[in-house]
Amino acid sequence: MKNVAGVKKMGTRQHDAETTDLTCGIRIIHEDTVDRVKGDLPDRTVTGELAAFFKLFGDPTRICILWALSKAEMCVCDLCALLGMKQSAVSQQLKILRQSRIVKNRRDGKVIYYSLDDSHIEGVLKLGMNHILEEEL
Amino acid sequence: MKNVAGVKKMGTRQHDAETTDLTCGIRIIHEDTVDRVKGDLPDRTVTGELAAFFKLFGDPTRICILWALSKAEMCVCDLCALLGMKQSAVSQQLKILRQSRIVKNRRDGKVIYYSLDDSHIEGVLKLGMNHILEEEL
DNA sequence: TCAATATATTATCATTGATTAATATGAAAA
DNA sequence: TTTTCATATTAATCAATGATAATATATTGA
Repeated sequence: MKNVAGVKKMGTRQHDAETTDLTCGIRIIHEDTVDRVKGDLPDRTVTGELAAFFKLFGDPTRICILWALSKAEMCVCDLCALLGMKQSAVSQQLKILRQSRIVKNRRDGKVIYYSLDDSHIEGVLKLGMNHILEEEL
Repeated sequence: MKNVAGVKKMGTRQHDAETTDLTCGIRIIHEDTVDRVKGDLPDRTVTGELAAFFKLFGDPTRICILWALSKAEMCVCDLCALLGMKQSAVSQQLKILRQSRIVKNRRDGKVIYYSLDDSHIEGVLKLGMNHILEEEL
């Protein structure tokens, strides 16, 4: 005998609110908590954008690029030299960062200089660094 | 005629320091800048850990989980209901977060409750959210 | 105009990552 | 002790990602 949607179980159970969610077919133990948190949870679009934003920092190469640009404006080939990577690889990552509007560039003749284009980037890097350093303890 | 390593080009060029890096075989235009920034750049290990840390935030499901846990301690099936996802999917992500020590859990009978295990997590989420919101303008 | 050079782009390949279904574990209730 | 239930784990699948090589674009100088 299954406990179908909407049917509450009787008994000495300490958790009162208990239902089955049709979405994922699983028992909800704390319906009140779920409802409350669901109200606080940002829109799907927003959480997606948040994830996309952090994904930018989720690659060692991009971390190095962003860190470097937080220290100085640099051109592509200098970044290649700094990172010891192929030019196309660096350009790829710069493209991603550019499209996400967290770096910008300017042209001076043949050379294209990159720099940070967002005030939050350094803060994010530093916050992450704090985490890493405290983790070492 | 190629400009081999160590041979500097003469002329009216405004950039003085110019060499070729053996690592990636590319011309370095601003050697001084590269050297200076290289000194500031964290260790490979650290940048890798930083990227790994941010990668945790680089998935919408994990963002939602972390956001939810910043609002309340929750059990797995409640998270499933909240996110409308399969239990194994949620457990998978919880495992990742657990192994990275940014969430912790406690057992109460059959139910396992999860909560944040790092003081920085909320700060990171909020910083990211600020970025998203300002971007909307 | 032609050659050199800095950067961008494209196609490809190997790797990683997220979700699902199926199964296992472990605790409590019957 | 047997069943139920919450969660964990495993394996399979499919999509996304990052590096490379090759090629294209664009700017400068001869």
